[in-house]
Amino acid sequence: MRKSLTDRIEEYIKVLINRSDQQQIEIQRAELAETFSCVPSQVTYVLATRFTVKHGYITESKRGGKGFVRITRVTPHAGSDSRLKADIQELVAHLKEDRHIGESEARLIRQLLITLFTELSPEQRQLVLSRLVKDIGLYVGWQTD
Amino acid sequence: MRKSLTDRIEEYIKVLINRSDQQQIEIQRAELAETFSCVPSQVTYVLATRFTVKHGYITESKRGGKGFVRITRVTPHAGSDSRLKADIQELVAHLKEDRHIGESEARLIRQLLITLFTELSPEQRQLVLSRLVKDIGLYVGWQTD
DNA sequence: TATAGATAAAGGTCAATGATAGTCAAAGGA
DNA sequence: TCCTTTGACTATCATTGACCTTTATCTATA
Repeated sequence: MRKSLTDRIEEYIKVLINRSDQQQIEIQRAELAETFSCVPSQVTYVLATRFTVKHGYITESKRGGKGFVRITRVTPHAGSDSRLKADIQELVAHLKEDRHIGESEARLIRQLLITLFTELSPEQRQLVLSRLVKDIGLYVGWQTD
Repeated sequence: MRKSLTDRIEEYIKVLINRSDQQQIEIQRAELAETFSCVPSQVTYVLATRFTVKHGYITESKRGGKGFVRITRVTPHAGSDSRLKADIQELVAHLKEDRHIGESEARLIRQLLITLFTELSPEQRQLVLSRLVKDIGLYVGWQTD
């Protein structure tokens, strides 16, 4: 996919948040716009379309001297983990039935999926997924680059 | 039979998908139309008549600047597999909601899980799983021997 | 010294424009 | 008749810039 300016700014912000501890960064709107050689309102647009609560982010700001834009990634709320775990239980149960997978492999799969999706950070997860692409690709002939 | 424009565009798209690594391509509607010297809506027509879910394809698109049309071939599978796929769809949908995973990562995860559980042989699957144990173990400190 | 008003330094809003893709109905052709 | 082809019109997403609002700081004056 050809990346738009909006896409690139979005990525950039996410990298900054990933690097931060506290899942939070503060930027100067004008400065970020300068970095990407665009108008400041472009940044506002990116925030409005890619960093909403629905996307899992909260943005706050202050105008005037010493102003800033603060972007915080909110961690998924507690109850959600149990739903994912239930999904995984279900998936593995069906795997056992349909694909004749034994209990020990089933246990392993359960553990792997739970760890992958509920314990790893987004960055770690992406690293693991990209290696998984390579590994699986070996068998199904995907071209990885 | 004399090939219609629609036939030729269909063929062309299928060649592109065959060459692609992940059974998926992204095109610019206008550009493809240009290639075949026809109106853009002709491309829409081809997609609507030859690349439906029934034919084994999923199409997605985005309008506006840097827009695209994405065409994915989904491999058809026997009865019980559809239950696993439904499980995977559900799991990924919940992941998107709860863990704020974007569409592109979601697609990757779906593809990986489907391949891992419905396309690989038991032996291949076990090899991949053992690699996965190692990879994830790196991050969570599992002792692998 | 206290403070009101001026000025500077942020960020916000919104409408216009550009860049894509989608819809639909009419016309064409085998 | 049924499928294909075309094009005018529509919908959506991205980008820009003029104008607005808020906050901090400076300055003149009682």
